Amino acid sequence: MATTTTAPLTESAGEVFAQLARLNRATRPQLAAACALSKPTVSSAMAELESAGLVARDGTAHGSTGRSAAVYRLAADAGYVLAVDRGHTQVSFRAIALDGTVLDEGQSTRLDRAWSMLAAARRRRTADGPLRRAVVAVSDVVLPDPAADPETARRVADAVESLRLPGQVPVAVENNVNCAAIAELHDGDGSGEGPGGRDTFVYLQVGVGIGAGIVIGRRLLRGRNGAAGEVARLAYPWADGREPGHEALEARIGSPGLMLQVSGAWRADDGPLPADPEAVFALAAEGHPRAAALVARHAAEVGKLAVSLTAVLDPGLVILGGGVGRNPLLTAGVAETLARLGWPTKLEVSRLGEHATVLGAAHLAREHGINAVVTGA
Amino acid sequence: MATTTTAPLTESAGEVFAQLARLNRATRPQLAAACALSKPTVSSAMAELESAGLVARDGTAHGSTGRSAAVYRLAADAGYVLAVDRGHTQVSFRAIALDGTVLDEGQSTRLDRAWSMLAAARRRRTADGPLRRAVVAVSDVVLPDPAADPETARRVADAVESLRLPGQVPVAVENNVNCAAIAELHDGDGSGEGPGGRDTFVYLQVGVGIGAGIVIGRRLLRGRNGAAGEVARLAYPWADGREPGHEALEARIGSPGLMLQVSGAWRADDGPLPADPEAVFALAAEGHPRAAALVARHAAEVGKLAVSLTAVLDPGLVILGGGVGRNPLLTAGVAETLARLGWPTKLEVSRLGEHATVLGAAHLAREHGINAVVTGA
DNA sequence: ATTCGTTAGTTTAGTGACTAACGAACTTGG
DNA sequence: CCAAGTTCGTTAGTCACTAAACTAACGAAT
Repeated sequence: MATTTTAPLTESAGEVFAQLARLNRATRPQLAAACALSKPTVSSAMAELESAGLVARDGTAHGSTGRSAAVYRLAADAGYVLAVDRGHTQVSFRAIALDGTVLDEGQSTRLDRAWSMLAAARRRRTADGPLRRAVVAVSDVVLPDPAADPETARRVADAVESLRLPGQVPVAVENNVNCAAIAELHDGDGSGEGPGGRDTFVYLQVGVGIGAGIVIGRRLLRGRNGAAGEVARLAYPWADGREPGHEALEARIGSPGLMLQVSGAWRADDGPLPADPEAVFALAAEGHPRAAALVARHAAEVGKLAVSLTAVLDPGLVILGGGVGRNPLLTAGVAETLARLGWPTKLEVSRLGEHATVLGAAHLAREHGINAVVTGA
Repeated sequence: MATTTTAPLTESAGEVFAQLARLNRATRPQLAAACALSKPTVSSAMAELESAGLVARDGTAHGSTGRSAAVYRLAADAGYVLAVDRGHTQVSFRAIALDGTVLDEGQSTRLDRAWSMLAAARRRRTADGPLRRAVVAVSDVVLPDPAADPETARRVADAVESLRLPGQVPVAVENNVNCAAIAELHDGDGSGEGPGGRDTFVYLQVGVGIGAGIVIGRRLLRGRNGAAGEVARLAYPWADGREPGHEALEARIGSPGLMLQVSGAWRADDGPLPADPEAVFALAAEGHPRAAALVARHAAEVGKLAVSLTAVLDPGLVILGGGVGRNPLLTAGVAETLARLGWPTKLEVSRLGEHATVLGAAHLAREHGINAVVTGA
């Protein structure tokens, strides 16, 4: 049986547990290799973990030759974590076990309905052990140390309140773009690749707002005020005789800014004014000249944003996300501007879609949860 | 006697050696605390290091009470390293022991003279043990892996060639702004302060060219192409209907750009046209209205650059350096723009002056040298 | 069916580092 | 000058981990 609070594990046992959680299913030799531990150490770690009820046998692995190895996985009741993406238009959530198995998920555009779905999901989790941690993704800037700032502290308290979690389950609040970047790090296209493959990159989200998640050496950069990647504050416009506005770049590149450009440039013989970015992109795809020109111009603007990011960070990889940013019609134009003005940089489009944020939040929650088990908290 | 190549030290001995090099002089209890090792472990490490001829007794420390402790320092012949700042207008160099003691330094605007001074300095270093490493600071972008790029490889080969170093002394090439940032990290104003004091910051150099050195968590960010902080490529000008130029920002903010603005705005009754930025700043300090206005405008431009950096990185601290950037008349204007448009960020002015680059290169060389001893390479 | 090569997991002996405890050396106060 | 208190450095014992050797189990070839 997995307990809520246990004596802390020995260091090697904790490492083995964390690796087993990441690998989902693994044999002892695999764990030994993954943790850089010897066979005897893994052996004693497994004994410790099994007696603590944290791991369990899960069949046998037969290789092409040699003795067959025992396969282990986390115990079914080792606990689970909760991730919530509290977006502007909808709330989605995900409950996963510490090994990443999806236990429940849901989403709703109605806030109260989302909360009751969440409560129902929590009630269903009786055989999965204790709820270890929860992470809530929000669209605001989150300070690294919530206690230092009353504003953030209030937001955390709100989140805990609305989740109606029992007792002392720790809740962390994280920026939604940062969460999406974490998701790209772990679940993205080439996340399984070798060194340098996806260790360092910028996830650039272009939707209603704009924002970037910066990952350097597999670590998320948060910044002193939690505002790293808040590119809305890049100096814009920036030219002789112009004064930059406060978050003027977001007003230009976010989807309201795009629609402002569209309505300003639209002429009578262009047909009915498109209502949203999707409509503009649809027209451009059909070959509508005005729409195509507007899309190309917008792509160049997004490209300049990517150029500015590479000028500062030179990450080698930029991943485009968000409702507008993910549109394939934008990609070529962004890539062209980036190649012309920036440093050699790969450009990719996120394939995680709208789920990226909740996926990343789930990843963070899982790492917190694993850490809680390992440290015995 | 310190040998050029030795068997690698044990991990704890290596740690103790590195700490002793950093502390210059230290007692065993100090080393135990600094390395988070126990007294017996430090004891055996010292025995190992003393028998290897890497450290030596250096007197006794008498406290206010209790037994007096033996003081140790690095052996005089533990080796030394070389740092060279190969600037556009002058070359300066510095030879330091692994504990940071300055053994020799010099500079010259004449290239051949600098090289002969360097050779003479090398000949003087007979009692200081082997030359362990050399670092050359250059103004170009340096790729992380020089071997991958023929251009950088050639530059490294050039540097080695011109230094006329014996045999197999490894030479590293590093960007000069990055070196200056490293110097700010270690030798700057508040480098001794507590956590967060100076762990993460941006060193912004404004001189003939512009560039930034980015330090995150006491580590220098180099970037995929070695171009992190090469802010010359920020999108500029950036406004509707304007096309950004290639490194146009450097042409605007670098000292030639400033002088272009000055000569463009200067009127007949403003007196003789100032010849260089120093002259402009001198006039502004005397209350010359045109010069003061031009300085204020330039400060605002530098401020926008700082704003863009904080919008991406939110480092919490920006340090101004370079011939133009260090000028005190600029500071208030930069701070005002930063406060108005950016995230809460401390602004400081570098106090290391023109020495910053060679200081930082020396620091890098020293760390390479210490590492070489520890790993036995 | 037996043997061989390979892989799993355990036993054993040894290393490196820690804690605890102790003697040595030093300062200060009577 | 001696006792008390404090700090240094060593000795002794313990703990966690490793490497190497060994036993166990399995597939394939003879």
